[in-house]
Amino acid sequence: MPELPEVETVVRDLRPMLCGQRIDRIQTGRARLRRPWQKRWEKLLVGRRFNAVRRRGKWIILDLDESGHILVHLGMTGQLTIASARSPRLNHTHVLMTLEGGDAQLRYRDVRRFGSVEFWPISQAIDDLLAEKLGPEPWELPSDWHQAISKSARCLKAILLDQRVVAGVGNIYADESLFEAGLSPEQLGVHTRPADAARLREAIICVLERAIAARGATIRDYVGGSGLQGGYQNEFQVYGRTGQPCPRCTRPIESLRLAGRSTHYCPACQPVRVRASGRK
DNA sequence: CCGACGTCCTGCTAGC
DNA sequence: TGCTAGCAGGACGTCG
Repeated sequence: MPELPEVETVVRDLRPMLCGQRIDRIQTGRARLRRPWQKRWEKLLVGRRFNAVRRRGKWIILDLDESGHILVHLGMTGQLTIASARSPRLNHTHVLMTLEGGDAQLRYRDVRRFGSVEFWPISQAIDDLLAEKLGPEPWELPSDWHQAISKSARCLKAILLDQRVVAGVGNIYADESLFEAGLSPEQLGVHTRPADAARLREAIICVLERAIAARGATIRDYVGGSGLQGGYQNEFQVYGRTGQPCPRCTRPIESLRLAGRSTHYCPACQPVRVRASGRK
């Protein structure tokens, strides 16, 4: 559920609170995260300082002084927050790092445990690792982005969910972007016209920027780095609006299952458009 | 090589 | 009113 706008909000919230801070103590729960926390990491991390907080796709990178990083993925229900050490520890809190002075803690909470917190000791390697599994950020999509789409036999919905094609888009923003572009989620990549691909690229950027401005969307669990909920769920055009009127044409929003995910769209505003050279 | 699909996990809710 | 089946989905492994 946390996608690029939510992760970006967490990063922006944490950056001023975390940079320069030292890790004084680490406590962990027993529950196993997607990538299990290693006990031996703790003595390597205590005493280190945070140098920078950044994002790549849906991944949060906490750069440490000297070398190494803490890599965080929020999965579906992950929360990475700075909280007072005196505030109650909520259930499903798996990692707590007490910061210099003992007043504040960096906390990782994750009900469904689809996410992870891991230590990556070698500098630089983290960027190579992420470059291996992630495509460009939406703003860096290449001018030949139509090439990437048109060589795929998959539908646009599945293509947008593929992190190697574009990093950071998930189920919500895939649906919202396709609506913004007026393209059917069922449209096959191979049939997509260059002009439609270009419009989709603009739509993704536009939707993500609006969502970041609203501090992301809170469906259930998502909160920013200071514990605040997002506001973009109030601006959804199609996601989760099955049966409700399309904001553009008032016809009911429909839903179906694509690429194993619930997909929301307006059949009238998002027709399948086929390239002139080939018939449906 | 590519794409489809199953798996992990818990909490909420629709339906009986 | 109480129970349970089904659903939510990001990343990754497996299979055809």
